[in-house]
Amino acid sequence: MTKKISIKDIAKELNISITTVSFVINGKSEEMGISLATTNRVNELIIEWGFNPNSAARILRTGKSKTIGLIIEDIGNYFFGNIAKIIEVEASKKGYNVFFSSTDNSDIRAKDLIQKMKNSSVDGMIITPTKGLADDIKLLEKQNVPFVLLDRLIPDIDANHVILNNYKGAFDLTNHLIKNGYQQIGFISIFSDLSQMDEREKGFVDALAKDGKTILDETMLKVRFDLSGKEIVFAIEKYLKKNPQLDALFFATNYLGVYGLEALQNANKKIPKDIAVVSFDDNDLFRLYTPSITVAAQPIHDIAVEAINLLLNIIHDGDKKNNPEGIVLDPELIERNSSPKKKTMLMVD
Amino acid sequence: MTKKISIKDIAKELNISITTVSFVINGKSEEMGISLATTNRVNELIIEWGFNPNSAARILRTGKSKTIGLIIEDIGNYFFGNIAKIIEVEASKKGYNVFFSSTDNSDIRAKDLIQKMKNSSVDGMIITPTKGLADDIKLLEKQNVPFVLLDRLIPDIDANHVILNNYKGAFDLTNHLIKNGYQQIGFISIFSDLSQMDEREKGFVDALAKDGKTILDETMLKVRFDLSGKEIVFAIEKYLKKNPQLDALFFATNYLGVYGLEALQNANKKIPKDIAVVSFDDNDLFRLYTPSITVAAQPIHDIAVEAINLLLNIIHDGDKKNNPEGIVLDPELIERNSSPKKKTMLMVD
DNA sequence: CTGAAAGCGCTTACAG
DNA sequence: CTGAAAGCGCTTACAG
Repeated sequence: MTKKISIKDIAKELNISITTVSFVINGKSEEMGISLATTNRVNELIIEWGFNPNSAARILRTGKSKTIGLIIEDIGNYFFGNIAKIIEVEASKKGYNVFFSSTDNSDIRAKDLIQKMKNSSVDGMIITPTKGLADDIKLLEKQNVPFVLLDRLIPDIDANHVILNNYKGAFDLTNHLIKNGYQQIGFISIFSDLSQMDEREKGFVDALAKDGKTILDETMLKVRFDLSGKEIVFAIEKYLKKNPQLDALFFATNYLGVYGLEALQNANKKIPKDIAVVSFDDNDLFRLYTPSITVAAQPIHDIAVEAINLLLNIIHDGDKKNNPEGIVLDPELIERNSSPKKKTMLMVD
Repeated sequence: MTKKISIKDIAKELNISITTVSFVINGKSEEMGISLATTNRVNELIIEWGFNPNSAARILRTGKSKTIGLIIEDIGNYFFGNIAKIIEVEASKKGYNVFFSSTDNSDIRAKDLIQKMKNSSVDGMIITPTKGLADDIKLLEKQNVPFVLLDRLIPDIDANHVILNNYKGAFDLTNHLIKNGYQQIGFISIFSDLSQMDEREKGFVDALAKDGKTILDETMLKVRFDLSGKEIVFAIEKYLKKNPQLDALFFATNYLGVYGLEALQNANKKIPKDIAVVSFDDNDLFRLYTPSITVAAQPIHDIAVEAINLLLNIIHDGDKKNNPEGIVLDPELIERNSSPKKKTMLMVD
């Protein structure tokens, strides 16, 4: 990069002090009583020279970067990609930049990213925490760094957060299946200690319990998080073979649902004739698949907007930090063709 | 944020100079002949205190940020989300952070982002240019800012770039349809001056021409970029009604294909019985749809890796800037069930 | 109405 | 083997 222009150059050219230039740049001319003539001359030269203040210097001096850090699980994933997008748009409306990074659910990467964000003097962070992040989150609180937890919680830590009512989503989805006459519902989830997966399982179990049903261990499949797509498909196929009695399937996440459809195709099971299907999270595939898939859709837009607004509030109002606020949003049950009222049996409605 | 630790604090605590501390931090102890004893004492205290150098100060001093800027069209989109993800991973392997931002194909936003990135002292940028970005790109060249253009070119500008061979992708896809006996192929694209859309159209037209075919204006649908999903679906439905003679459809982008499937469902056209379908870009829906959709898939991983490696080369080797390199990657034709050999007519193969 | 100067936290010649 | 000091480009009390 060729020699950059600094406010010193502007000041010299115009024969004024850098103080004056700085005031004009920061829109404080009036407040500081800089003459209109001077203000205009400075502004004109800035445009002519294409000057832009060096942000490293600004950050070093003020400690504020007008940047927020967004630490999510995976920027390549539909849910998080859209969250990131909306947060970016909302933040930029308020004059903030966003610094993204993906953890891939690795504690090490998450810790590293939090550290990097702190060093980069972000004004605050939105974080989807990984499991072992409790200490780092506590440190953030101790250090008075504004932050909000997104999508999931850390057990025993009371922090600002925006999450989905995962319990309700799973409960509603399960209840919908029961009401439509399904009796043998398989639950397919990932092996994880993430709070939201627990909640989904609880919602599922409670909805069954409400009708005096319990789930058998065999009909509960949990796949390891780190399996490849092919391995997941294979695991589900095996599970289907072992449980021919199932008349409905509950997929606890978006991508499990996608792999599940592949497994069902391979197993030559027709939806909903042979087996009904519901899934957490919506996507294009579920909407356009034949048959379309019943889902509990996350209000992505609201989640993102609530998170960025909450963070900005915390940044601007120090008090908020001491009095954490939890925002819990309800998913939307979208009934589609993969789980119609069961016709093959008598029903008491 | 409570008072931060600086190298001054470390130096004071250990009764040494900040120079020494700085050398240790930057791994120059040996080179600078700092005693092992001192080095160890510094390193221990750094860990004990959890010290991390302030990056704003570092950037201000060195002009290097170890950060690269990634300016893409839309982080929420499948293609770009995955590109971003891979670039992030590759960059972090080399010790670089990535600063993302989406342009939404707006010139104004793109210009603004380039400016912001420059102010943030990124060491280089990867950019998917919008249409009116020629001047800004030229300025980047003049200012010696390392950058590479991704996914599309700017007419008349010779710059480092990594793009897809859009021509070949469209040609192959069209040729595949012709070889399988389709005669009346509709082309559905967006109204755009983006170079890659031109290339796709050329590939399509040339593949037809090779067989002495030409495309009629009526069978070429271009939708406006800023239409909503519903409007696009509606436009395609109208087009289908107006062109009942079509026996195949070529969708020039991923999302047009997705909306196209919705339109075909609404129009009650069965694939491939009533009409065959091929699309540019792959995704989950195309892979799992019934029938699965034939596509020209972009080698997302390779595109991302080539782009970041090229940029890093340019950053480390100033010469590269003066001798722009263009990397053109071939898409992969994935033949699936939406475009089988046409059975209803005699064919000379 | 405007300016001189300190200082944010680093890195790096220069000196010994 | 180590230190004192300049300087990166800003912002902001302080002074007039």
